[in-house]
Amino acid sequence: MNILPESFYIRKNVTQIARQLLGKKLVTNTLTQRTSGIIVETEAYSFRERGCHAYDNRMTHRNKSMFEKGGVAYVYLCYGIHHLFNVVTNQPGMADAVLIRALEPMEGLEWMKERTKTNSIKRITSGPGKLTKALGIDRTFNGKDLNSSEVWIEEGIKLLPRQILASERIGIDYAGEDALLPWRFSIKDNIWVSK
DNA sequence: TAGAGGATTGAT
DNA sequence: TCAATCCTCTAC
Repeated sequence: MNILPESFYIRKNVTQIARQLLGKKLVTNTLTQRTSGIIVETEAYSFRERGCHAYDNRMTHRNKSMFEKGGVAYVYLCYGIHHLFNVVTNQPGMADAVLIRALEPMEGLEWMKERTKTNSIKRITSGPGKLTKALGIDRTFNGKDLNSSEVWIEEGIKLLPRQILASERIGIDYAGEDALLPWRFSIKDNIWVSK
């Protein structure tokens, strides 16, 4: 086990961090049960662009953990149904974050099935709202340090640059031309990437 | 304090 | 294509 240090998160280039998170392993450890998966899809968000909740340094009750130091979680409820998990990056006051959009399941498959009430692991973590449910992530994780006993990210698999795909982010039409930024990153040909 | 809408998902 | 579902944010 090799947990990513705080210095990995406290950097300015959020798209570089989003790329480098591909292949890393996200782990949750709740109720003494461990579940984990390899990150296969991410999206970068920055206070400098319109797709971000913290655009133009707008701080609200919901997004204030984005303004904390890199290396904590930003979790919020989307559409009243799904929890979305982000990794906060950059220095305090610089509200950047990386949304984790899909995982390839590794440990705790039985627990994932129980949490999501399904019998098949097919596509069980291939979407931002689904992976949080499978890993037991909810808003109590908001603001948590990514080096706590309940959630962390560790080294996973090595990737070659040509295995990484960049494309437009999903579901942010309201962001105008910022919606066209190629800030979504995924592992090429990985079946766990969201549809 | 009311009203609109969302970084999604799964069923039709 | 559409509903589920509820919290957040904005405007009044």
